[in-house]
Amino acid sequence: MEEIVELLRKKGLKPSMQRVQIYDYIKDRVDHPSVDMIYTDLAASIPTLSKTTVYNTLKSFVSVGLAYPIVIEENEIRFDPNITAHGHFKCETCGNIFDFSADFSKFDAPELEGFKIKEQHLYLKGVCNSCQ
Amino acid sequence: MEEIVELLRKKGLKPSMQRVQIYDYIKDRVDHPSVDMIYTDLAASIPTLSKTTVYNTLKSFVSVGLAYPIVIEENEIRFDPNITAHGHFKCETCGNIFDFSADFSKFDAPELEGFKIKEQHLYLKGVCNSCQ
DNA sequence: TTCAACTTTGATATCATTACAATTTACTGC
DNA sequence: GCAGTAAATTGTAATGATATCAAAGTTGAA
Repeated sequence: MEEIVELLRKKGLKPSMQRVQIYDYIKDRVDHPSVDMIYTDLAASIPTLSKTTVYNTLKSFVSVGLAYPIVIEENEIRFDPNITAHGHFKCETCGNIFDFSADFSKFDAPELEGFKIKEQHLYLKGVCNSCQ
Repeated sequence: MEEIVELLRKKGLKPSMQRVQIYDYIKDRVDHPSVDMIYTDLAASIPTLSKTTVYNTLKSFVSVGLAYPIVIEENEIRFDPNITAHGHFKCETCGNIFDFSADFSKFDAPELEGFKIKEQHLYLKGVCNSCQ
């Protein structure tokens, strides 16, 4: 817990109780939780928690590089504590989102000569191994 | 126009006036229009056009493979008449979406062994050439 | 011409996200 | 310790894209 406080401070974020709890919640998740999942799960231990706080907090995490927003389905943003470049696979059957390694350096498209790239997203959809 | 009627028929869609007009509108666009853009532009020539029709039509185009939905910003789906695999670059400054070629075969991640891949999406964000 | 199936329409509902103002919390210098 | 100030949290209400649904319109085959 103390580590998280330090990490937030280092990133320039005041380590409020809510922020520490939210980061602790997402940090070792591999299922890329949505705002709603985070809110619902944490509201049990933080009764006064507001959904707006979850939105604000995630937004600040993203802006300082503590989380990565991923948009796969049209109607929901999910968050990923893994900042390194990688791809996502969404299973249409079970709904789970899987990470996989991806080397983005292979995408030096000639059409993008001179473009400044800030974010790279790669995602696939289909059916996962155990759902077939 | 007659070609579009034939194309829709071949895909199993009844070639209604609205569908023909909407396909004609999107087919040589390179700016990946949203439902709202399509609706606004076509409402001038089809006064009775309903936004629901645009939604329905695009959905059926996607299901028969006449268009591809792309989700880059959280709050809007854009449509692409280009069905072949390629990547998208969204400029944060001017908002334009650029196509670029991409070879998805280079992404044989070992973590996805046995997964069935149906859709592949690659998108980048940043600043385009002319906005720097 | 008639009928059934399909399509279009528009009013309404839904749901994630944002805006905003009020309250609460936490750090600074005294 | 103790205000004072800036930042964070909260809840309610607004926004806006998309979905729902039933009624009205259209089409094509018998």
